[in-house]
Parts: sequence; structure tokens; C-alpha cells
Amino acid sequence: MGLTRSEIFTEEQNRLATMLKALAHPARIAILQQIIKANACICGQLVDELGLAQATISQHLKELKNAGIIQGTIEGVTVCYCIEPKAWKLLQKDLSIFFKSFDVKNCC
Amino acid sequence: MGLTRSEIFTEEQNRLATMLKALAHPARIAILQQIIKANACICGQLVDELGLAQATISQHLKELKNAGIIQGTIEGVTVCYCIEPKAWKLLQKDLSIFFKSFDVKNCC
DNA sequence: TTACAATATTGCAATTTTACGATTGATTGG
DNA sequence: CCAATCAATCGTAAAATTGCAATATTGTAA
Repeated sequence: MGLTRSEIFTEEQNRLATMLKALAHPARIAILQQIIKANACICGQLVDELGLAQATISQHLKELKNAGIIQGTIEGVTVCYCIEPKAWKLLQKDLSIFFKSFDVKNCC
Repeated sequence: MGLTRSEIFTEEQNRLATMLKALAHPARIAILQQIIKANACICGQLVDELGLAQATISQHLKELKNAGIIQGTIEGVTVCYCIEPKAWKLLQKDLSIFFKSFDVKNCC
């Protein structure tokens, strides 16, 4: 079919998967690293740094914004993007819990 | 186009994105949670627990296996799946570093 | 060997993702 | 107001993802 059957999973499973999907692209990882490094970044800068078209970068920024990971502030002609600390910390915590839930035991 | 331009990103960015993509589906989150909870899990069990077809579960297991996150051991007729500790710990560490790289500062 | 059970694989349709050119919208400078 | 600049959106094409029925494969038991 091609559409995820979200209705059979828990709210938490869907939420975590959605956030991970937002991160699951090298361009979006690169964008986040750049934003973190520069502590705020404008779209044009990203277009210069990464080798992608402006429309493509804008689309990736939109996905990160939709997921709530970044926020954009209009500053005249440009838009300043930065990390949304609350969402960042929450995802960090959720992932930390998820990864810690596995403890190595004797297995098959 | 529809294909990720991996060649313009670093090895690290691509690797992290690939691993995140493997996790970025509620069914695969659910499968991992179940494997962790049961400390090993057979495919049939997962088909019963989650509400997906056997072929679909098998496909998700294959993706997790391809990413190196789980490993499957054939035990007669059944296959026992469990977490691959090395890959798990490595991803945990990489994500931890990634998330810690952001420190809240005054921004726009 | 034959039958059965558990998984894997194949083939297909619907949907989503990725990428980009072209265009539009918004803001500033002259 | 008009031109220039930056970013968002639209439209489109190619490719990847999701899901499942049908089938194949593999190992066990009779």
C-alpha cells in the first residue's frame, strides 16, 4: 500500500518514529550540525555550505520545523533558524531512555 | 529525482542518517521494544503481538538486520532475533554526542 | 519421502520522499 | 514606487517505502 498503519501503534511509538524520521536524512543532520556550530543559521548560508538547491534546503528546513526541532525567526529579508531547546531536550531524553532499556544479557 | 545525494555528505552524516532511518518507523520501534522486553523474539511472536502481516514483519526485521541493529539466529524452524550489542552501543554513543553538541545559548 | 510449520522472498499497488527549476511573496534600499 | 534579494511554495519526475497476498524455502516430524 505505502502508508504506515499508525493506528495499530502506541502514541509514543508513533511520536518517536516521527521525530527519528525528521532526523533520518544526511542533509538534515548536516543542517542541524551547521545550525549548532553557528548558533543560528540562515537558509542562504546553508545553501552555500551544503551542495543542495535552495528549494531543497528550504524543504528540509520545513520538515525540521514541522517536527518542532528547529524554529525560524524572520529577521528582515532573511530567516534565522535555531534549535528548539525543549523539543531537542525531550527527544534526547526519549532516545536515552529507549537505548538504556536494552541491557546486554546472554542471548541466542 | 527521489534519490538522496549521499556523495555530498560526510561518511558520518550518511551513517548516522542510515541508522536513524532504520529506527524511524513505529513498527520497527515496536519490534525492538518487544525484542528487548522478551530478550530475544521469534518472528511469529511479533506477528501475534503487532497487528501486521507476516510478510511485513519479516521485511521490517530484514531492514533492522541490514542496518546491523539486530541479528537473527536460526533455531530449527524458528529464527531467534536479538539486539546486536555493539551496533546498539555505538549508535547510542553517536546519538549521545550529537545531542550533547547543542548547548542552549541566546539565539534569535 | 511426505506433510507441516516457520520465515523469507517475490511481485505488485499505493503512497511518500527527494530533488530541483520556476514562480511567488515579503522586505529592504534607492 | 521599483528593483533587488532572500526564502517559501508549486509542479513535476524519479526513486524509495510500506503493506500484503502468493509463493518459495528451510527444517522437523511422522
